Amino acid sequence: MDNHILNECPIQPVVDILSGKWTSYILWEIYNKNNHYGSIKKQLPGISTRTLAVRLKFLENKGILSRTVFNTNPPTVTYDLTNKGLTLAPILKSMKTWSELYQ
Amino acid sequence: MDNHILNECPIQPVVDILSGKWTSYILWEIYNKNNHYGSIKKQLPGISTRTLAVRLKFLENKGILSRTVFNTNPPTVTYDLTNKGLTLAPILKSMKTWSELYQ
DNA sequence: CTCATTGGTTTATTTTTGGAAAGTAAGTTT
DNA sequence: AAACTTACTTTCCAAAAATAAACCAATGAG
Repeated sequence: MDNHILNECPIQPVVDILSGKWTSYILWEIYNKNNHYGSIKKQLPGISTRTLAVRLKFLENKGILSRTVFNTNPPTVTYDLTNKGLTLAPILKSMKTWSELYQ
Repeated sequence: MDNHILNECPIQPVVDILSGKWTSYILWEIYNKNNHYGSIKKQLPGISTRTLAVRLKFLENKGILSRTVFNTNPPTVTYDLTNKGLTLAPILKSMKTWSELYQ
């Protein structure tokens, strides 16, 4: 997913993060406070458990998401935007605005 | 590239357009007035002729780019953002800003 | 001690996407 | 008429990404 040849391209870091069929959708859900593993999956019909888990871990490794386990019965997990992840908000907002106007 | 199940997701239209390994980079180049087929290819080392042609046609079909042939010697082709394509500017700009700050 | 529930992992397979290489086409220039 | 340049197209193949299905683990409830 990382294109080493394009390191000079000024949008490479964000393209790297947002690539992947489901990544933007996952971030959109979490940005909208839908942050439990199960409820994200429910809101994204068609995504497989594996893909969701892989993408969430990818975003966690990139410092975009934080993962919190709650000792409920059964234990639940939430994913939240980190401070770094929150800075993606303008991009997500502009994506929503565009989609509303030009779809 | 179109996910029919997610038609309700408010960012689906733009995710559809920007998906693909090279699409955002191509748009970035054209947004920055680098709009000849050959010069886009030069600025994106690693992209194949096939991929560039496929992506350009995709964006043309989506109404994002316009294609113009010039009767020079040899004939050259430019790609320009349409009015619709120009409205992607806020997204591209926010992507650049983020990348500069958080890479 | 079995069951239900959440949140995964693992393995194997398919789909999607991109790449390499060769060929095509149009319009000069020689 | 052959060569040169730009801008592709075509075919075939490889890699990457996603899917399906089965399984695993933690935690309590019954």
